[in-house]
Amino acid sequence: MIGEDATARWWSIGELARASGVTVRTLRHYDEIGVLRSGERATSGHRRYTAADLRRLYRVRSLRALGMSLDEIKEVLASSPEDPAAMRALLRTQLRQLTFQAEQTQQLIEQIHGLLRQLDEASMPDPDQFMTTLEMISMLETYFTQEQREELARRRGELGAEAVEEAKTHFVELVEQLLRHVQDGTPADDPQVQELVRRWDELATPFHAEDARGEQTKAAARRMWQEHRDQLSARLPWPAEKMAELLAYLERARTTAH
Amino acid sequence: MIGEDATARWWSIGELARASGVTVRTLRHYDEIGVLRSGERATSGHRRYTAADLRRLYRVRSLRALGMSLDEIKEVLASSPEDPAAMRALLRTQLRQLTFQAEQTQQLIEQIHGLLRQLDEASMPDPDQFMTTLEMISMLETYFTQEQREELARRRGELGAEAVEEAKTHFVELVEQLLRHVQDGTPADDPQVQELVRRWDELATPFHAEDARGEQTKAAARRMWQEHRDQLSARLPWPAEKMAELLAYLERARTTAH
DNA sequence: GCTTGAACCTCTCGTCGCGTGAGGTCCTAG
DNA sequence: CTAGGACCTCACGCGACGAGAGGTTCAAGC
Repeated sequence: MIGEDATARWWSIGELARASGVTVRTLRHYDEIGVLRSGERATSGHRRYTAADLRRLYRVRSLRALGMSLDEIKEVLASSPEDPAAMRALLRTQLRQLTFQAEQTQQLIEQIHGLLRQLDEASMPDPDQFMTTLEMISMLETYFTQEQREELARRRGELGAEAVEEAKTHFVELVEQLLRHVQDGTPADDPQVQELVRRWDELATPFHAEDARGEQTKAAARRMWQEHRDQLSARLPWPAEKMAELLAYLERARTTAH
Repeated sequence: MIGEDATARWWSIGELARASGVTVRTLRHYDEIGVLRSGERATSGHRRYTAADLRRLYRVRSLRALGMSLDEIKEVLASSPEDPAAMRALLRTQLRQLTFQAEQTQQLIEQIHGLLRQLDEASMPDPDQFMTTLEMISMLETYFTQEQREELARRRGELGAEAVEEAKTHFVELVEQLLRHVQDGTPADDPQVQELVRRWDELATPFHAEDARGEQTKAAARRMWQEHRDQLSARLPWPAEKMAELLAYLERARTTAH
């Protein structure tokens, strides 16, 4: 027999689980963290759930199904019994997060489509080149955030094509000089190298607003990379490994600057 | 000084971290699980990373950025140096997952939009009614999977409107009789109740293909709920709490059937 | 050679929402 | 009275690290 009579004025944890489609473990977890406390216990220590608990459980599950955390749910269900303002705020927050997530996912989908195209193209006999593409993705992501990419794309438009072309030319010159120094083993704190680094960092300055938040050299490197993103994507004239070494060399040159 | 000379034939863990934009902790984690082993150690025990390690790290980060697990990455990078087939397979799998995820997210977004509309409508002075909607969402999700919802929507079209209307009428009658029993405290194993439950379970049978995979009563209950989904969404003539009790009562009636 | 502070090492616990036992108690039908 | 099913409380596990404790090593200045 169940409850006090056949109509059940209360539910045991197993009954509630079956009736609501969650597991017993889940209910115990909710009890533990306070999302759904079982009102009272039987003398034996067994949990007893009331009709009010059942309704609360349904609410919890609905909000979870909408992707909210148990902490958020606990809070909104704790706020003055049924506060529409708090609920609205939570829903809006969740909507923003989901929208953002949807955009991110969409970008990933497109990126993977691109990679699959590249893999399927007959013009790609060299698997190493595909790996190089993979490495480039990470390099670019390391040096720019999403917003930076977008803002820089705008600024680029404002400045006009000539300035960009000029910067590109300088960039290629710089990289080749620096690569020579790397190959020759020039110490990173060599004045000539330092000068090259300074020019590297300055090169893209007009392409970016001044944020003056320290870290300027790092930011400058990001800008530099950004400006030549297309070139990079279209495969660099230098192998990825060389560029990687160059990046490390640059990093070192900046930190050893007197 | 760093490495063996200024050009660095190898990187320390901190240098690699700065050059690649990951944390030191992450590199140690990759070492631990074997995604990126540091080739050798200095006599002091400090890790030494080579240019090959750096390239591998870029690949790992790129694949992670595409949402793959470290286990998957480990495997695809372990497969014969650069196997395009394995990579293609992984990319396709990932693409499927992301596509699925994007669909789910989109549905959630629409649901939240619906809820916000309901909250904003002036015709909703009663916050409790909103909570009832929340409870209904969970009830429906408990009893139907996505595919079930879709298949049943199709079958419903095939059978025609009259059959559906007749089922609805029966459904309402059944619910009211059962609610009376609940209120009167009739034991769940009472023959009359059992008969009502049998009719409940049978009512929607023609609306669904026979899957004959045991659990038929549960499946039948799902069907029943589905057929009246619209009514439910448009608010039931009975309070949610009553329906919840009724569900538990039904569950009990089925398990106590001789 | 000594000191100092930064960088490195290992080990361990915390995150989030539960799943999955282990080992013991309680309830109910026969 | 006994069996077995339902309940109880720990406590570890997952994935990809973050954070900190507590100890060793490195590189530079004296």
